[in-house]
Amino acid sequence: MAEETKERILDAAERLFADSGFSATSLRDITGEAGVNLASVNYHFGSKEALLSAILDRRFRPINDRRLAVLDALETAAGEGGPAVEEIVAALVGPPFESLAELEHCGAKFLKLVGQIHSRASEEIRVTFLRQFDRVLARFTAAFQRALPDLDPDEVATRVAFVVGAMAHAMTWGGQIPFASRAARPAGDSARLLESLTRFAAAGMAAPRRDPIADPIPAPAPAHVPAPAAAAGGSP
Amino acid sequence: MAEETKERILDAAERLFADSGFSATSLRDITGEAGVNLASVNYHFGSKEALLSAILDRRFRPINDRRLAVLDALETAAGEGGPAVEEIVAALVGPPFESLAELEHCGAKFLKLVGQIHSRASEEIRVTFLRQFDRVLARFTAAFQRALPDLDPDEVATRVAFVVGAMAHAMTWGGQIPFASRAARPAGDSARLLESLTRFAAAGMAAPRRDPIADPIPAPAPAHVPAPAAAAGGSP
DNA sequence: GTATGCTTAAAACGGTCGTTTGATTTTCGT
DNA sequence: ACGAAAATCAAACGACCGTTTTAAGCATAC
Repeated sequence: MAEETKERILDAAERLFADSGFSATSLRDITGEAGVNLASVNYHFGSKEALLSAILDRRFRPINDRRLAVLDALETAAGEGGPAVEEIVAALVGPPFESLAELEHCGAKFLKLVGQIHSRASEEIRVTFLRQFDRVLARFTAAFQRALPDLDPDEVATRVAFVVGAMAHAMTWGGQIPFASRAARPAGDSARLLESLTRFAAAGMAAPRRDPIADPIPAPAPAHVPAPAAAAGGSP
Repeated sequence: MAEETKERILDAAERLFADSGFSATSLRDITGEAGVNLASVNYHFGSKEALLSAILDRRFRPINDRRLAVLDALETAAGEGGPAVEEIVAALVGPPFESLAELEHCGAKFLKLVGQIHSRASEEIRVTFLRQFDRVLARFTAAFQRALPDLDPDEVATRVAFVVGAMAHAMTWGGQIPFASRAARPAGDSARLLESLTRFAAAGMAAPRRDPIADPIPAPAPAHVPAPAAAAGGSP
């Protein structure tokens, strides 16, 4: 009965954290949904934060292992020049989608949770769970750098961050912006979304670099418009 | 004294929500930081959720107004074919960065908050604050569709979602993945980041479309590798 | 059978939460 | 200068939080 209780807690917490957020989900919500006693969480995991770490660990480790394995295979197969940009992109963004397809509905909620962790993150959690992603990203950044020798390292790192952002957004919302009015995404399964993302990210990574002579500093506003007001704002 | 208190609350709440998240920030944190009485929040805004709505409204409205104004100007200036892809991208991702530069440190925290709202969002909040972004995105999707007539509408909408994701991620983290070990981003101001994002997003939007004949369904795994385990996983 | 270690159960702990109350002060048109 | 309206204040409300404690089940080893 020991392992079953732990997994029931993990599954319920994963779903509830994804739907309502970490802080907004109480241990009583979790244990109620899982059908276990309230004290079980602190008994098996130690604390609420440790439970979140366990959730992230369970899902991330195989994903990142597979990413690195695929990249290793690509580099072994490719010759001197290393793999192509699109291949590297596929190795980075593919594994999460493959795993999503395998787990079907079970792991789908986890993607939303990850999207959340991406933005907010109590320092402690972030350090704990990003440590293993660190080495993944370092390897992939190096691979991109070799495939795109014209780009300076800062630009490569920045573009990799864009890819990660697009991927996180795609996995959180299924590739569709959550309109207020619209319902679920109209068409396209997981495989279709993955291919669109790969194509988009590969083209973005391979975009021509800025010419530092002819194009010294970008003009901030493309067209001169009255500019109704001044304020800082975010994405939607 | 009335307006000053309201703005002190808005500023403090914006900063704290961005740093710690909505649920994890208490009204006592906010009023303490703002130097106002605890009851002021409920007096001026009605509730904690209404306070969040007020924060989002204050920042988003001018941004979205400017986006639409710039796009209108572009379409008026361009001839029959409409503006180029990169121009549309600049109109979409530029205004938030411009406003960020104007407000300097004041509005910077807001970007983090937006990144959070992007992923988690208590249904009610999302509906309230995404409604005005709806019309912005519809206009931009149409503009992209005209500039990229070869792509079918679903693909355009999906790519726009990628751009939004990359933009949200860039504004949240300043274009740098939050490594566990590394500190702030090494180089590049806001203008540099905006140009990188514009270039990346324009190339991604303009990526060649999938050939439905020669490339019917993408092969999920680019290289055959043992596949260590199966699990669903997110972005980092 | 009893002792032992692991797991679950029920209840309570101190604290903090968002919100409300009612009195008090400040502001401002007249 | 005065009275109504707006704003601020300290204090308290009930509810819920994460965590701890204490006791009860329940296998297995002696």
